[in-house]
Amino acid sequence: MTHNQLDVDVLKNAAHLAKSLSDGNRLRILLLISQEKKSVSAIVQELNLSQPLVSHHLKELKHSLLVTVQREGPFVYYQLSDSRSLDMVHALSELATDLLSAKKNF
Amino acid sequence: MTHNQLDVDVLKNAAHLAKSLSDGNRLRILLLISQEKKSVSAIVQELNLSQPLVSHHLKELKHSLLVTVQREGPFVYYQLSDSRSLDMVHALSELATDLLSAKKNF
DNA sequence: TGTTCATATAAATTTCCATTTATGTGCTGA
DNA sequence: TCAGCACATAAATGGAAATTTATATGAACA
Repeated sequence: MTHNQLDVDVLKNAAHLAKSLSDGNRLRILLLISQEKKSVSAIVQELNLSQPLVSHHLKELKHSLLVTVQREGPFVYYQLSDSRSLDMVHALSELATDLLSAKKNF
Repeated sequence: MTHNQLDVDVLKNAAHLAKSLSDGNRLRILLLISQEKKSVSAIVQELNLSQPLVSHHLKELKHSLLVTVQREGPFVYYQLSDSRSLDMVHALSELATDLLSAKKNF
């Protein structure tokens, strides 16, 4: 009972993490900042998204602890906090692609 | 340009898959049917959720191709379609737990 | 100090999603 | 055929989330 309740809590955390990964623009941001830190304006330019939208998604990614923030003068740099997040994005992409291609071959 | 667009599409599929994994009750269902197929009523009982709610989540999981369906008489059995989905749930749980515990140690 | 640039936040809108309640559909056995 | 069980679907509700538009904060520099 108690043990099962613990599982439920862990799964709730996992679900929350998955929710952070459930937006295409956020995944694009994660990939972009996976190799080197990027300023908000750099992300805005490279992904061609509005600045408030990027700030909004970065706030969400920060809240779910997927990114870290670092201010340098007028710029604010974001970078991936844990490399496993990148593996997760790749695993999601691979599984999604495989599931879809398997469907087409029925 | 075209190549980047392809990436965007793959990421959109990955995001959609993540969205299917972004609900605690759906994760509980996936774990429950990961070892053996289960009927809807069995899932309802074991997870203590309402029957329409379970049906709703199963429909979502089926739509994202995470589960397969099999009718046997009056019962409808659901099971995991790909064992990597289970790995994904575990990876999400582990990463979420680690990110949270790292936060507490600052 | 005031202007400019980088970023964050607020407000408003639209869409989506989880859950409940109520009802329908399909299979089985009397 | 009809009564009952298993499951699905519809409708309604409340709440969250993505995006846009507008505005505020905060740092650098003249």
